[in-house]
Amino acid sequence: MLDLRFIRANPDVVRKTIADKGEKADLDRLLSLDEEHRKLLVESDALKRERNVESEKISVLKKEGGDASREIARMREVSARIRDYDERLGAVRGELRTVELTIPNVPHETVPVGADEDENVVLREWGEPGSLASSPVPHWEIGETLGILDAKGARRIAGSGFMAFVGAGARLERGLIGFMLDTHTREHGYTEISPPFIANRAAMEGTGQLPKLEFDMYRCDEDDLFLIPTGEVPLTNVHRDEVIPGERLPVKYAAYTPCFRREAGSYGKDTRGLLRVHQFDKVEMVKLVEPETSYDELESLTANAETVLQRLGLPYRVKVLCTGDLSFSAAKCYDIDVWSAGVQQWLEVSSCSNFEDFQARRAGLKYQPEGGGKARFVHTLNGSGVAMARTVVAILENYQTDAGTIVVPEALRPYMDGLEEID
RNA sequence: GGAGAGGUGACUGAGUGGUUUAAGGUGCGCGAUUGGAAAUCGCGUGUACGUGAUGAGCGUACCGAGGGUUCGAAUCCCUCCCUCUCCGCCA
Repeated sequence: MLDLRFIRANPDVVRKTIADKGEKADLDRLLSLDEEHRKLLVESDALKRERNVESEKISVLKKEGGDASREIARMREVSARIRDYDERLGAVRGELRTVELTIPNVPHETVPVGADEDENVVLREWGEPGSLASSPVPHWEIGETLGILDAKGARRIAGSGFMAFVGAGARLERGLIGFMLDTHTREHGYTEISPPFIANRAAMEGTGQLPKLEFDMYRCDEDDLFLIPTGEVPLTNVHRDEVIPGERLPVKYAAYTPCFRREAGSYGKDTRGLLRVHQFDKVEMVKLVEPETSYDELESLTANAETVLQRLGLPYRVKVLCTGDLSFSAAKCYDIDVWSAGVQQWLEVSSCSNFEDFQARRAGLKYQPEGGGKARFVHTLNGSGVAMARTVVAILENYQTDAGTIVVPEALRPYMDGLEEID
């Protein structure tokens, strides 16, 4: 959510933002609602003031044993008008808020303007795309052959779009989680959290999943709770509606969580095997930082995710998203794609974003500056470090051998009892 | 699932219809005192919105959320949410 005063003072910036991001938001409607709201507010405040002043007079009159019936009759009328104003104010405020929630965050000045993902800019590449096998087969084939992926079993349990890992496959998944968490907590200074995997409506609104994505999430209607689509939700909401002492910043959390996504309407494209599933594991990083440092923190956050891929020896590239591909809430975002030799595709395994104070304003995330002064909104950042399913895809395809086995990346072996090869 | 208690400012804690413009305390800030500190004393210290010049000031709202009664609600009534305690069930 943007500051309404900012929008009022910079309508041109906001108009350009809406266009650049390809959002449909009616700025003119917002501005006129805002004006109407303020006009009503001034008038109703004046009436309320009158009521307060007169009420005190009535109080004094009564105490002195006087007759206040004339004043009371007059105030009855004033109160009726106030009620009328409050009703109109409520309606205008409701609509104002609805429109306000459709105004996207302003991109950082370094974000390239572009229409869609084709205009994202690749900043750097690491590693050599390739495989140990001369002609690697897709992961779903070798996974089934080796008996480490069981799509059929998962379908029996939950339906299509789910995956079960078996034996060394399950061990690989668990090893990756441990490896990533250890890297971020021991070397990158993050505090590990094991949060709830279910979140309430307020939390979902705090990070911006609601109202937009209500039907992309799995819901528990009975309790109005949602299965989290990303660890960002619990991690960012730990301190919701709280003022954090300045000396505790930066707050850096890392967590393993499963992620649940309905992916409604996405059938048919890139959905084979593990490419797009309704449930996948992820290690997520979240930072709450002072505004002045947030862009430096974005760079280090991205570097933290890259470290994981480098240690695993997986070739990747880092892109900066153009305005048209940038999400609603983000001011700047780097995507990290890993190369997978079997499906011959770049697969997104991490998205590292700076939301500036856009999320913080919604979620009520403030900090008390150390030197004193008013509490300020923190800047929030998050990034995957990294998503498991597609990382597994890349390992199964890039580390595949002509003998039909999978070599375990060295960094992972300590997490798999020293296992060197899956066969 | 059953029974009970409770939600007040950064924290604690009064307050059951009209000087509460939320007492008192703690914490915090400034000042006095001191060689310096502790203690003590004085003053100040919430958020949001509006108005105003992004200043001072002024105004309105906010005592879990929403609604109602009333000239007037933290205070009375209704609905909902949350927290805690005990019991039951349970990994």
